[in-house]
Amino acid sequence: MQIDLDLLFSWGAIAEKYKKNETIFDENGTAHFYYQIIDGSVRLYNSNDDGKEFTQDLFINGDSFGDASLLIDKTYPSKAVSLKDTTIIKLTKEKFLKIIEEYPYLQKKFMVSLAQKIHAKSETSSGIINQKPEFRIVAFLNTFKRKSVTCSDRVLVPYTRQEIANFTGLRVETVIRVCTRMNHLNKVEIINHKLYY
Amino acid sequence: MQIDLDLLFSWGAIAEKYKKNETIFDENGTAHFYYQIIDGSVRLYNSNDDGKEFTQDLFINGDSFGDASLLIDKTYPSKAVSLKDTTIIKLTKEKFLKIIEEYPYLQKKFMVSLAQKIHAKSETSSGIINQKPEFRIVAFLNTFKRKSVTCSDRVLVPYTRQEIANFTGLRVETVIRVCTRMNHLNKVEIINHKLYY
DNA sequence: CGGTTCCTTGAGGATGATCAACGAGGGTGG
DNA sequence: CCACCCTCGTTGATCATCCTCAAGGAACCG
Repeated sequence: MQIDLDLLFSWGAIAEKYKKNETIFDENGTAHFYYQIIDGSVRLYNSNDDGKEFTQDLFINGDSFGDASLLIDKTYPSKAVSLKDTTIIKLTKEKFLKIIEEYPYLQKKFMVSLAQKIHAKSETSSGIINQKPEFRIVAFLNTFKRKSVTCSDRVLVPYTRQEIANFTGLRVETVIRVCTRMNHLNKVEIINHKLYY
Repeated sequence: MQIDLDLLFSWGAIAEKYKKNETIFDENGTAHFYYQIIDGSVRLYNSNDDGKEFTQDLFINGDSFGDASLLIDKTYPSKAVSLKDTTIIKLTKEKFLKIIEEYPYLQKKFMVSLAQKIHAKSETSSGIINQKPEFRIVAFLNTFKRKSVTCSDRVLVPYTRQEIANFTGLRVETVIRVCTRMNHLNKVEIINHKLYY
C-alpha cells in the first residue's frame, strides 16, 4: 500500500522522525494510525521469553505497515521498530478509514495489498514448516530478493547473520553453518564475510 | 467473508458437490472462482517432499476460501481439499470482482475479512517460531476453539492426532506424547482416547 | 468378527540449540 | 598511527529434543 504524500498531508497527516531502534508501536498495542515510510526502514517482529525473535516483515521507503490492524478490533500482533533513522508519515485511523472510503481506487489498492500480504504470509508459513534450515534461509533470501533491484548475477545480502536468524527463527550459529555449507555447494557466495545470493 | 446465497445465485453462481477428500484446487493452480461453503468443511494445506503436511487453514459452513488469490496475479499458495462430503457454491472470478465493485458493503466486508486473515496468520507464524511443541499445540487448540461453540467447561477436540500434527507441523508421535504430558498437568483431558480442551 | 483407522509406546538417531571462546573488521579518540 | 572497543562472524563440543522406525493395542464400522 502506498498513498500519495500530498494527499496524506492534505488530510492532516504528519511526518515523524524516529531514531534507529526506536519503537513505533508495541505488540498488543492498539492501532491508532496509518503509518507510511518516507525514508528509512522498519521491522515488524515478535520476541519470546528466551529472547528469540521472529521477524514478520520488513518495510522500506514508500511502504505502509500495520494497516491491517486498522480494520479489525484486535491489537497489533507484533512490534514495529525502526532499523535505522527513519521518517514516517502518520495519519489517524479515522482519517485513513475516511480516505479509503472517499477514494475507491485507494480502497482497491488497499485490498490488493492485503491480499498480497496474505499470499506472502502463506508462503512464509509453508516455508517455515518445511523444517530444513537451508530451505528456510533460501525462502528468506528469495522474498528479500524481490525487494532488491539487481537481477543478473549475485546480489549482496544486506542483512547480518543475526538478522537472517531472526527472520527464519533459527540461531546465528546455525545460519552461519548452513551458509558456509551453501557456499561450498555454490548456492551462495561468501566473499570477505559478505554474503552474496 | 460470507455473501448471501440468494445474491450469489442471482449472479449465476452454481453449487457443486465434493466427496470427502476431493481436491477443489491445487497448489500453484490459477484462481478462477470464488468459493463459499454451503455445507461441509475444507482444508487448505501444503505438503512437502517427505509427505509432511502443513494446514494453513480450515473452513466450515458459510466460510469462503482462497479469495485473496482472486485479487492478485499469483497462483494458489496451497491446496484445497474437502474434509468430508461438502457442497460449495462457486462464482467466477470476474463476477466476484464485479459483485464487490457493485456492493460497497461487500467490498468492505471483504477487506475486513482479509485483514482478519492477516492477523491470524501473523499469530500463527509467531506461534510456530516459538518452537516448543506444546506451545504450538495450544496455539492450534485456541484458534480452533474460537470456531467452536461451547465456552464453559472443556470441549471435545474434533481432530485426530494426525490432523493436529498436520496443523502444527509436528509428528503424530510428538503430538501424542505432548498431549499425554499435558493431560498429566491437567492442561487438557483425555478420556477414552478423546481429547478435551 | 474382520478390516480400517487411529492411538500409543519404546529405542535409537539426527540435528539444531546452547555454551564458550576466539577472530576479523570498522570506527573513534588520543 | 596506534590502541581500544564494539559489533559481527566463526568454530568446536556437548546437550536436548524431536523425528524415525517398528510394533502393537484400542475403537469403530460394515
